[in-house]
Amino acid sequence: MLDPKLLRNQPEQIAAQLGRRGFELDVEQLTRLEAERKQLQVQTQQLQNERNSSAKAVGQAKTKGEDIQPLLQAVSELKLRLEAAETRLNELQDELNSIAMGIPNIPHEDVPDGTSEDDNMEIRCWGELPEFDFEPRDHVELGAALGQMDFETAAKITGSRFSLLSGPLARLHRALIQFMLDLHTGEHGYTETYVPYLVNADSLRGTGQLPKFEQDLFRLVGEHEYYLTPTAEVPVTNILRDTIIDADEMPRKYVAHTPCFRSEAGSYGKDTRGMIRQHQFEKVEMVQAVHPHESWQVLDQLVNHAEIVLQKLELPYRVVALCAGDLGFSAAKTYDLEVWLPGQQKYREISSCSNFGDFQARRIKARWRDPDTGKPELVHTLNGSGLAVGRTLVAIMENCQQKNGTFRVPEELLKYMGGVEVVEPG
RNA sequence: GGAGGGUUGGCUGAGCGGUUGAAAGCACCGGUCUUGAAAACCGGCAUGGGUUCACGCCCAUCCAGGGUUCGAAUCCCUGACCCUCCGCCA
Repeated sequence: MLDPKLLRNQPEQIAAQLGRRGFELDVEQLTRLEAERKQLQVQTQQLQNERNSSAKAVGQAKTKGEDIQPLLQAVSELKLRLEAAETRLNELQDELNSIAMGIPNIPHEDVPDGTSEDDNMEIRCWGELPEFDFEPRDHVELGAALGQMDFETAAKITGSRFSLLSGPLARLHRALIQFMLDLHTGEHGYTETYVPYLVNADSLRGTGQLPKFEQDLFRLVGEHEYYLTPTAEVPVTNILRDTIIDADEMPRKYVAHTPCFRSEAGSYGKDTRGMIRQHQFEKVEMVQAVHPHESWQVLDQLVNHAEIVLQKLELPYRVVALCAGDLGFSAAKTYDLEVWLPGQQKYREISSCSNFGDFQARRIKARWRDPDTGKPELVHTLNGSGLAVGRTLVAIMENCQQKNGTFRVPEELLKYMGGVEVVEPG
């Protein structure tokens, strides 16, 4: 959520900034509702004041043993007026609140202009693209030839956009998770966390998936209003909901491995082949809550932490800055890491690292106590994938493939693979 | 699934329907004392909103939402969550 004061005081400037990401803010409606709210709030508070003081007067008269009947008569009509004012004020505030909850974050001034992913800006590249003296295959072909990746059976068990791995390939998938968690906890200072995979609506509102993006989520039928988590960002960031962090416990750095579930409604024709876009995938996610003045610097660190995973796996990638039109709802700025996939001859997103500023913190009331002022102040939150596990597996298969259809296991993963150096048909 | 108990400020924890935003303690901040520190003593210390140049004043908030009442932390209803015991269960 944006700062309501800012929204009130300079709606035109905000509208202009939101326009960069293609969001149209109805300034006229906002200022009209806001003016009405203000007037009504003052009126309601006056009536409340009258009610409070007359109730006190009744109390005092009663203790003195005076007759309270005349006083009671005087307030009888006040009550009705107050009720009407309160009801209308509540409606108005609900309306304003739901508008505010639907407004995305303001893009940071550094964010490049643009309307779609085509306008994203390449920041840097790392690694050499592999050269093959044969026609490289994609992970679907490779996986099928190995007999360790099976989409038909997954479709039988569940449906489309699920996958079944077996043998060394399944182990490699697990190895990647271990490797990433060990790296981020051991070398980057994150605290490993295990979190619920089902989340409630409050948590989803807190990070910004609700109210606007319900269609992207799997919702459970039953007694509780629970959703399958679409990313560890949701449960992990909400650890801090309604909390005040002591200054000496800042920053908070969490890393979690979770499955992620996405309905992918609206992406029907997209990436139908292979493991790239699944309803269920694993991700290792880094989440930080930091001092407001540090978040831009921390974003660079976060990107670096994700990059190190790719570097250690020797996978070529590039870093792009998302343009304003491609930013997620809650993000002020986002860098994507895109890994090279020889099977597609393309860079594909494998990590997304964002600074949310105080946007999520305001929604979840995540604050820290500033030792200088002694006052609670909103933190800034950030998160980044470190990395998407399924896509990393795909990238390794495709980049490390050999002419005979096998592929080499990257050096860094050997200790997790129980002696398997080359994945070959079992 | 059955039966009870609970939810109050950063934390612990009082609270009779009436001037209680809320006792007390802890923590924290400032001061006195001290070579310094501790202890002791004194003072301060919730959040959000409205209004004001400012001092301040006003409103809301004691899990959430309804209700009763001139007046609700306190009474009633519904819900969420937590705890204890029994049953079931990885």
